[in-house]
Amino acid sequence: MGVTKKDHFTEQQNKISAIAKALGHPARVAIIEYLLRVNTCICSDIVDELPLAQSTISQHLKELKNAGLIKGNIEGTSICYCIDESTFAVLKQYFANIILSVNDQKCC
Amino acid sequence: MGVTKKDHFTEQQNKISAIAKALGHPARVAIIEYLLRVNTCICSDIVDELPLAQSTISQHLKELKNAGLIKGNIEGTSICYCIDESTFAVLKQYFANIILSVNDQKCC
DNA sequence: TTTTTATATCGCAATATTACGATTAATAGT
DNA sequence: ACTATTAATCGTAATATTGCGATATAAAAA
Repeated sequence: MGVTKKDHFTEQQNKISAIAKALGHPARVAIIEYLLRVNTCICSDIVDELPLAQSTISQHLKELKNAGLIKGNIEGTSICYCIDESTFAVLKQYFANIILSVNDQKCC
Repeated sequence: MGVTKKDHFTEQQNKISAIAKALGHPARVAIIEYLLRVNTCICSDIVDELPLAQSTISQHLKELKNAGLIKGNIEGTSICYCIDESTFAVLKQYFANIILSVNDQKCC
């Protein structure tokens, strides 16, 4: 039915999957990597960087922002985007914990 | 158009986004967490654990397996699934690198 | 005030995802 | 051989995502 039964899962499961989903598209990963490379905050010369229309980039930015992966600050007529480190820290911690709790011996 | 322009992105960007996409659903995150909890390998008492039909769970397992997040071994009539640590290690490393390269000072 | 410039949003078409029941396939037990 | 049991696959309906062009909005520049 294409509709996810979110209410059956824990808040953390929904949160993690929402963040992961936002990274579940190569264009959005490319945007993140571009933001990392240019270091300082950017508006949308991302449009010049990626082979996608302005409206498409804008949508991707919206999803990244909703997931908390980037921040956006209005600066005159443009908007300055940058990485929101804290959300990436959540992910890093989550996967670090997974690796810690995996028991190699008890695998098939 | 709902079709992703994969050829415009790097192999790593496609790889990371594919793994993230597989984790972009709460049911699949729940499956991973269940596998972690029971430690030893499982077939599908996951069906008893989650409020989803057997065919739906099977699909989710397939996607997790395709992304390399879990491994499956045939054991008689059932299949034993377990976490594939190496792929989680890739993610952990990727996010650790992101955090290392973020420059807090140069943010908006 | 008019014109740029930068972004967001709307509406649409194509495709993908999610979920289920029904069916199939394959092994184990009787 | 027959019957469970386990899990994958098929068909399908409902919904979501992706992407674009066109339009809207809002601030800066002329």
